[in-house]
Amino acid sequence: MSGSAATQNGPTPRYRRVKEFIVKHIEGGDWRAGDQVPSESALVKQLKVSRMTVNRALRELTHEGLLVRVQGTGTFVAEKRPIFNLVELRNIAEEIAERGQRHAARVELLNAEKANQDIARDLGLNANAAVYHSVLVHMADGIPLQVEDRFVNPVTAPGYLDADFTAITPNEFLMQTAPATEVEHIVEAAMPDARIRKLLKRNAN
Amino acid sequence: MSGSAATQNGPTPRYRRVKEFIVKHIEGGDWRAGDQVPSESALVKQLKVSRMTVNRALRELTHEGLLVRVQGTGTFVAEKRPIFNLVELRNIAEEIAERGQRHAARVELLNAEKANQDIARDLGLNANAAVYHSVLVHMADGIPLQVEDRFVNPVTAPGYLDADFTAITPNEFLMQTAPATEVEHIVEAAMPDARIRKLLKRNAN
DNA sequence: CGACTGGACTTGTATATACAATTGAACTTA
DNA sequence: TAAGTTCAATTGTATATACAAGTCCAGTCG
Repeated sequence: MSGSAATQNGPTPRYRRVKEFIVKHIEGGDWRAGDQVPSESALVKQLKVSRMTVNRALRELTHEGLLVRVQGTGTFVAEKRPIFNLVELRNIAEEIAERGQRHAARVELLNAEKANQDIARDLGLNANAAVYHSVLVHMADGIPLQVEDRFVNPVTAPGYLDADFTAITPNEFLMQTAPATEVEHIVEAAMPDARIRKLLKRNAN
Repeated sequence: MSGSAATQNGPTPRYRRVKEFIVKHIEGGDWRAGDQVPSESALVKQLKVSRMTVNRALRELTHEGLLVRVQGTGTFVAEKRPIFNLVELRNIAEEIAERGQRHAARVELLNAEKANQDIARDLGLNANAAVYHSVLVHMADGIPLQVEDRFVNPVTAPGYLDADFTAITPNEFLMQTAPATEVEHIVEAAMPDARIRKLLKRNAN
């Protein structure tokens, strides 16, 4: 994504040049992992292109795992190092299927956030690094059973936010996406928390 | 990418609903591999969204490997089946490095095309299926050595057109991208062809 | 002091519009 | 017939504009 034109013809499209501009600054060490990169409007002024063009460039780089974006906050350079920390946990869908019940999941939350200190430490990231956060409610025959609160290192699973967790569990998704390198995460299967009780109740209708 | 909303909040974005619309028709069997899907303008009329929204949906689905687009012609459902046909071929970059020379490559062509009958047969695709086509000139210490003319099955390497083949050889790229399933291709290392002579000469300055 | 409230800034989505580039078919012409 | 030309259809890119949604901070008010 850095070198010369990709299609031999005319000039490189502007959104590609924006991408190359970003990549160059990252690979050159100007912008390091966790750093905030210039906002869309700043890049518009600097590179003299429209915001939509900048937006496309940043969106694609995010999809490719080089950047992480948080709405309302900014765009950040993703943490680079691959992580090899495998935490095995039981597959809730499988467990429910074994009991002869029908498994379903409801996505309560799925977005990018800034990690708090604990999460960042657990994932081996810088403080304030952006992470993907999902909250699912797993159900057996329509009865809410378990809340899964999960934080994922964006680098190892760029497509996480686009996944359809009603059709595939995060576990399966991560296994498919990052077969070799694995991702750390945190799961609460708890009960007492008021917030969790509310989530479970919301599905009991 | 099919089911309910991905981010728990508001209504699903329109470009996502367009994607779901397409995916549903493909998975439902209405549109089969190789079929042409409705044009952007047709989808605009049918789904009552702007062309830019349709364009984004189709572009993303193409990047995900479900569709293949050819400018001036149309959008087609990608061939689904994974192919397990491994053709081992020597790594030109490695070979040059072994001789103590510096390897470089020049991208002469990199785009999507309709396969002719021979290519389609070799790749196990329907006639007129879209394929990715690249032409590289490999050089040792600046001296053009070999022309590599390669056709790749788009399904197994969705990101092929975005790759930077000045930095990584197609071989390495395909090994990284499709580690298990492998892709067939065709390589000419020939000489006599007038077109190839021209390519080699162009780099001799 | 604590809580709330605006407002500025940022990203996310959507539209209308425009032009470029490519393809393929129909047509024309030598 | 064969070659060249025109033309419509399609995708590719780019812009200006607008509003929604989320975050953060400073200021205000109780």
